[in-house]
Amino acid sequence: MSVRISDSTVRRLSLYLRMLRDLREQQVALVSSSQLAARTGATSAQVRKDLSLFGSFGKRGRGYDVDQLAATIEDILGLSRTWRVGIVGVGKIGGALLGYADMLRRGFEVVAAFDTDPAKIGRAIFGVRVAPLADVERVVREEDVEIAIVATPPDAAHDVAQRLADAGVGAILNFAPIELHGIDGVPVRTVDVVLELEGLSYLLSRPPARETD
Amino acid sequence: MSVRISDSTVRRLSLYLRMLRDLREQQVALVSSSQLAARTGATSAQVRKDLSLFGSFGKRGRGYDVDQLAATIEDILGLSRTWRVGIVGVGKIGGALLGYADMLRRGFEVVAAFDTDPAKIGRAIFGVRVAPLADVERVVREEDVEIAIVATPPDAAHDVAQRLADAGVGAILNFAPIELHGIDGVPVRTVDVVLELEGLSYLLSRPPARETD
DNA sequence: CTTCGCTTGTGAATACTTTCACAAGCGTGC
DNA sequence: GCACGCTTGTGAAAGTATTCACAAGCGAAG
Repeated sequence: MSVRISDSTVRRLSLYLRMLRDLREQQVALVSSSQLAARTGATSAQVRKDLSLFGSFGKRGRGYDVDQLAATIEDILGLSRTWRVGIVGVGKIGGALLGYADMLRRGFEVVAAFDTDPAKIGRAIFGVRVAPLADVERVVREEDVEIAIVATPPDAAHDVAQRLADAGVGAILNFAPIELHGIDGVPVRTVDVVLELEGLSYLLSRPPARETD
Repeated sequence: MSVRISDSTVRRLSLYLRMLRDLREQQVALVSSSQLAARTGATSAQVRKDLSLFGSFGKRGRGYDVDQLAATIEDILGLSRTWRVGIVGVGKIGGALLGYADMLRRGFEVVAAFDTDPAKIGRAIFGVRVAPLADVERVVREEDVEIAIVATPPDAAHDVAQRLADAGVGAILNFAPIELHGIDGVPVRTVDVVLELEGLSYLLSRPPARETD
C-alpha cells in the first residue's frame, strides 16, 4: 500500500500540522482543505491530495476534525514523541541552535553538544554540557542521540558526519556550506543560508517580470 | 529567449559555482560535467541541461573552462557584486548571522541591524550598530538595504516583512517559523530549522526500506 | 590528414507533481 | 424524508523536471 511520499508533500504536512496545532489551541473543531491551503501557501486540491496519500480523514460537507487530523499527521511524521538531538560545533550557529527554544517546544530535545575548542568543553550552555568531539561515539551511544546537527566548519563536516553515522545516529541536519553525500544510508539535509541568499540574488538580478511582455 | 528557470536549477547553479570557485583557487583550468556532478549530487546530464538553459559554455571533448564558467554563473546569479543586507531581530539566530563570516566572503555584506530591545539598540555587534526597529524605513533607505533577513519572533514576522517591503527592500529571507506570503511582489524564502528536523523525523519513522521487498 | 577517445548539447522519453473537475456523501432545515 | 449547500476524495489532464541516448565536435596522436 505504501507509496513513495515526496519531500514537498512532507514539507507541506509539517505546515498543515503547525496550523492545526494553532487551531487546536484556539479550540477550533473543524477546518476545511481551503482554510488549510490559505495559510500554508498551497491549494485546496493539494491539501486533499496530500492527505489522501495516507487515508481518508475528512468528512464531506464539513471538513477535517482538527484534533484528529493533527494527531494523524503527528503520527505520519513521527512527531508524537520527542526526538533526541545532538549538536556538533558550538560556534555561532551551533550555539544559537542550542538555545533555540522552539526546537524543544516542537519535539526536538538537545541532549548532547560537542566541540573541539578546550575553552568550550566542559562548560554547560543552555543546560547542555559540551563534550569533546573525541568522545562523540561514546556520548552518542550513552545519550541515545537519534538526530545530529552538524554545525562545524565546512572542511570538518564530512568527517564528522561519517563518524556520527557510524556511531549510530539515524539522520543528519547539516549547516556546513558543503554538500554531504555518500554518508552510509543515513539521510542528510543541508541548510545553507548563503545558498538561499544566492537564490534571492538571482531573482533580484532578473529583469523584473512585467505584466506587459 | 528567456525561459523560466526553476528554483532547483538555481540552487544547483549555486553549488556548481561553489565548486568552480574552489577549482579556480586550485588553479584547475578545465572541468567536465561529470566532475561537477560528482561533488554536487547531480547527474552529468543535469549539469549540462542546467547550463544549456543559459547558453553554450563548454568545449566538446574537453569540458568547461573553470574561470569562464565561474564568471558566467556569477553573472547569471547576480553574484559579481556585493549585496547589501539588513537583519531584523538580533536574538540568537539574528546575532549568529550577523557574525557569520561566510556571508561577507560570499558577497553578502550586513550593513544594518534592527531590534526592539533597548538593551541592544545602539550597541555595535560585529561592527554593525543596532538600530531601533522604529527606524527601519529610514535606515533601509539610507543604507540602501537590498535584501533583508527577518529573524524576529513569529508573531512579529509578517508585520516586519511588510514594512521592509514597503521601505524598498527587494527580497526577504525569513527565519521565523511562519509562512510569509502576500508580501507585495517581494520574493520571500523561508528557512525553518524545525521543518527540516520534521522531515528527518518522517524518514526515521518509516519502516526502513530494505532491499528485499 | 585521419582516426580515436572523450565530452558537450539536446531532442525524445520517462518520471514526477500539480491542477482540474466532478461524483459521492454529509448534515441541516424544512 | 427530501432537497440543498458545501466539502471531500480522486481519476484524468496538464504541466514540470529529470534521465536517456546519441549526433556533433574538439584535440591529441600518429
